[in-house]
Amino acid sequence: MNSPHEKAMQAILYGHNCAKRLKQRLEDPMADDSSVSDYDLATSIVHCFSNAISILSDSPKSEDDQVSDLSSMGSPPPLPERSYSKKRKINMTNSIMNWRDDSPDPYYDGFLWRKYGQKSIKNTKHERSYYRCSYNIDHACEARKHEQQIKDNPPVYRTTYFGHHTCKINHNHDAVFTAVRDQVDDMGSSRIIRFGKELDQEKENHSTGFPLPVKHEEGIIKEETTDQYREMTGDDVKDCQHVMEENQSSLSSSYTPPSSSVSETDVSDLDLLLNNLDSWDRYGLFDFGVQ
DNA sequence: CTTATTTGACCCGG
DNA sequence: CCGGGTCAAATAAG
Repeated sequence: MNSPHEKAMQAILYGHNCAKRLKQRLEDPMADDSSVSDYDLATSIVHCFSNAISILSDSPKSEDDQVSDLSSMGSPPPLPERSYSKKRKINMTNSIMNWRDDSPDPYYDGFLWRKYGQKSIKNTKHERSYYRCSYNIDHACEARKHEQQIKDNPPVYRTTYFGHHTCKINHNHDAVFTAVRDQVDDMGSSRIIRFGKELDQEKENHSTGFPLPVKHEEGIIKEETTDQYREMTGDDVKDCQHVMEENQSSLSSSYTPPSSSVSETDVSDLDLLLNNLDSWDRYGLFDFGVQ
């Protein structure tokens, strides 16, 4: 069986492969004739990383300590009107913050979320939005996230994740993974993973029926600055490339990525990468608060 | 119609 | 009591 680290590594490798394949496709659309759409690939990338993050952030815990201790509450008081009894237990006290992400724009993380609240937070000018996994009911998935704009000259949105996904929304991801693995298994490796956001395509290729991102709106995106930001991203310009560096040294323990030699075939991407890293650094990105 | 979001009330820990 | 998180009725969207 696989250790959590191995699983996470696998997920990352898949994501890496997907990313490479997508990149290749963008460079040479003709080369790849598979039936997997760009959208599927992008979705898989995000999904892989989400899985990996989820696995890694949970693995330090000895067991799968879900927050569900609904049973431990003894006898619920008889409330005729509203029974608030149960869900209340599931909050910060029990659920750990898995990880946090600051990004210039709330992005599609591959999961389908349902908004259940919005609150203004003291000493902040923007409201915080509360989301839970849309499969909360179907699969008793208790993943939740909070999202809030924490800065707005360059808009920065902080998304904080709680719990982890127990739902199986893999749908056809498996198919995608397999296809990807078959094709990209031994491409030269690069350390740079780049993927854009706004993986829209709601209209065109929706072939596989992936869950679509929640529409957030009103609350947050109303800011003028944000608005114009949106405008820019409006059509084909896939703005805001989210860039991250696959940092091998950060994966602290025993395993090491197989390939350490890097093919820097994409110098053009490096420019972009450096630019973005610069600004992302300022935001203190990818602050994994795992402990 | 069904399903998702909005929004004020409510809960609860500090 | 306050602040943050959640519920659920009302509303909007599809």
